[in-house]
Amino acid sequence: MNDEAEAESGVDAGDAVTPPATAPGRPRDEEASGRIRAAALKLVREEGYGQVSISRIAKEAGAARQTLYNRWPTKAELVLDAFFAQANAIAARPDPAPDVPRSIVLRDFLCDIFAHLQRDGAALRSLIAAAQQDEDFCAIFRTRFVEPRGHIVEELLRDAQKRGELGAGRDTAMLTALVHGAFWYRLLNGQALDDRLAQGIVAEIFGG
Amino acid sequence: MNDEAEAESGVDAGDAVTPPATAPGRPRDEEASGRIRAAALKLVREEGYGQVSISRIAKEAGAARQTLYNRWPTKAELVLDAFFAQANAIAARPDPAPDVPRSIVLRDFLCDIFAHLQRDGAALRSLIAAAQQDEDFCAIFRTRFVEPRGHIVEELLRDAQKRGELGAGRDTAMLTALVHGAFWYRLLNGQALDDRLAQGIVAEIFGG
Amino acid sequence: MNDEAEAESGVDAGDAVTPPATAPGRPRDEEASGRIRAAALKLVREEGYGQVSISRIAKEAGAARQTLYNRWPTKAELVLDAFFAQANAIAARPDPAPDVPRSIVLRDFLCDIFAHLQRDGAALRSLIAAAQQDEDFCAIFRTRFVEPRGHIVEELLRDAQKRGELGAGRDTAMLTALVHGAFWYRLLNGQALDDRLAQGIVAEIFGG
Amino acid sequence: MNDEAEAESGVDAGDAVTPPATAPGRPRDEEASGRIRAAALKLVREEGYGQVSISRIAKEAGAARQTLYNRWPTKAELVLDAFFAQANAIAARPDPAPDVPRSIVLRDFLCDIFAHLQRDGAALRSLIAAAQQDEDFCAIFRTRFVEPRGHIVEELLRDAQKRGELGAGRDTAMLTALVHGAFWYRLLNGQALDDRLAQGIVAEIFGG
DNA sequence: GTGTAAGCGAGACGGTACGTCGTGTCTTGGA
DNA sequence: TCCAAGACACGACGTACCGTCTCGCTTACAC
Repeated sequence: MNDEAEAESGVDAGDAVTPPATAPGRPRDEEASGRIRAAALKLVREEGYGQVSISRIAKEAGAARQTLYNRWPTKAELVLDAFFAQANAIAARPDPAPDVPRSIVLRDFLCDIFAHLQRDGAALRSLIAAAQQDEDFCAIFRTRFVEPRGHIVEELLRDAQKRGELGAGRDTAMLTALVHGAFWYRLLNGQALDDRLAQGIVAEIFGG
Repeated sequence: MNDEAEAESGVDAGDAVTPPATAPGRPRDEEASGRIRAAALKLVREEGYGQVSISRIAKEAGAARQTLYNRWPTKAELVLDAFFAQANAIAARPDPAPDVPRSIVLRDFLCDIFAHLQRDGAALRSLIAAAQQDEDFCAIFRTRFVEPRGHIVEELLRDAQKRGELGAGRDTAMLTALVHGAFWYRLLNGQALDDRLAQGIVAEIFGG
Repeated sequence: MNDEAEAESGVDAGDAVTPPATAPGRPRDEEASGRIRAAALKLVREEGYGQVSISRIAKEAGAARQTLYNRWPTKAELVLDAFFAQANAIAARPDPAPDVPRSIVLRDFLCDIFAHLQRDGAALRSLIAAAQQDEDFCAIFRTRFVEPRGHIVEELLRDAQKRGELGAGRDTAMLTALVHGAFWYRLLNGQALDDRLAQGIVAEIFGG
Repeated sequence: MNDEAEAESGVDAGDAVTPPATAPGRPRDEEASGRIRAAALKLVREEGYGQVSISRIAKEAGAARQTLYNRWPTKAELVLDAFFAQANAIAARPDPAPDVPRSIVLRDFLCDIFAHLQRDGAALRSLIAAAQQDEDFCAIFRTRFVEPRGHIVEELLRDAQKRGELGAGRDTAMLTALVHGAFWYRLLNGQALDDRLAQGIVAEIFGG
């Protein structure tokens, strides 16, 4: 998606034996990437995706406009990257304790997400929007955001089925769409994402 | 939302005594409004909201750019107006036969929407996207599209509760979010909207 | 130049015997012409020709824009007409007393013009400008304004030659251009038109 | 008057110690400035100031519209700049030979101007017209065109006085207005500007 | 050291769209 | 037939972004 990200995920990462294959020329100022991401996130949070231009992000970050273009092909990808850089912590959750009912685990998962979205709801909305307008972006967004989160929920529901907490006949893919759908629907329509909602969704899914 | 619409609804609204209050000056060319709406719809369908400019709509409709500004304050309002002028037919559904289970009515409602979205799915996606990037657009979109459809489903679910087809304890607002959410989630993620999905949603809601 | 003006100069004017050949339909509101002329003059005086639009004159006069177009083909012609309607008094001067030196007559003539231009300088400037941009307007302006005033001065200078107050060899046409030229030059460059200037011009012409 | 001109003159001005202070960022394409000026000049000559729009100049020059706005704040400034860039050659005349009577020098100066106006008379007319309709334009026009030429003539007349070729009591400022006035008056009234006129003006001023 | 190669800040460039304004023409209802 | 009102087609205006480019300067490694 962006050069830097590719480099990070590249084979060289972490392998101290292979020489870093240092590129010639002046290396990138990685600090600048951070400043830019932070600026992007800040402006999107404060004013919304549509009100923010690349120029303004560059100015806010004290970077040249071209620097942004060098690193991210699109405002959308920049914001996406900025968003993930601090949001990925959510996905990396520890395995739940075995004695906790899966409904509670799901509820906590949703509460956690909703708590983060108090702050980053606007950014996520803008990312969903951007995904509708660019095929490539959509693919990345789905791969890196939608599907991982979908899998977490679906896995959780399957686990619940195994444990007998959820009827075996239930279509977990469908349930996943219902869970995430309810959350997206309310997010995209500017409605509150609170613990009551999390509780309600879980109740509908599990309570039946 | 636009002057013309208000005028129209103003004349018809209740008070038959008030004379038609024909505005002074040359009347608007209503045919042009139709042409403009059609052009807007066509272009949004073909290329998406973001790719369409007011100039292009005007040119496509054979009207002056200013004429569009005279009638709609924003591209957003124009496109939504155009979109709803032909989409509201869906909402205006006859009351269902009393002997049909509400689950079937809901299923048919969803199937109907899905069928329409075979054609307008891309346009709706771009509208939802636009709503995330523009506060005003979002408000209009919600008032004229999201909420009416939400009310239809919620009413239907309440009706089902009255008829005993749905547990009285269920939170109809929550269920509405689940129903529409699942549909939005799949639409926005490029997944199929077919009768099987409609059936599945209904089964989860009603069947448990 | 304008319909009304043509009508005025037509054969019927003043001839009470010929029936007025009343046109069918509603007669023109001649009062409106006055209001419009006054509004045009007022706005041009206050804000300058360029800052005034036809719409504003119409609004100021409480008339419809079309009414202005009906009567004058151009903003320039309207202002020209408004200007002449109150400026032609200058040209209609009594024959000077025979015992007054022609240099004094010329000086008084210039002082008189300059005095009027304290108020209408801006309008005249705009008329001269308009004449540069429209061939037809230029012709009218020359016929109705430039040449009459030129003839007055030239006649005056010839008279002075006859009376021996001015050398017989002097080129009166050239002198006329010098006199009016000096005055135009200062007007068009925003310099003062005062009695000192009038005195100076006369001194140069007559004093040698 | 325009940024570029100021920068140019700034560098050369006196202080050779100051480094050239190369501006950061991509330098302006000076060739483009030339193309734009040439296009402006061409269009104004062919169609007059009022008929030319910034868009057309940009298109004719093969430049973006914004580029013009970047360099000149106004169509007026652009056109005047273009006009003067080639007209100032006239003003930059060598000092006349000491043995030539100043009347001859003035005559030649006028003949020279008149010769140039064979080509640019229409353009100058439209510029004078524009100056009457726009305060700012007028100021620039006066500073960069009217006054320099006025000074040339006035200096010449003062010189003539020193040399005893012109009466010491004559008001040179007034004479300057007469000279230029006659020339403007005939230009603006579509009359010929030929050598005979130049001769006549000089004769009136000097010959008396 | 001294190339050489790239990143960086700055900002100009060709474009495109925006929303506003003015023009001259037209089309209503009412006088 | 005119008038007041205002819609209409047209086109210029000045602004804002976009994505690309071109400067001079600054870093690094490699010779």
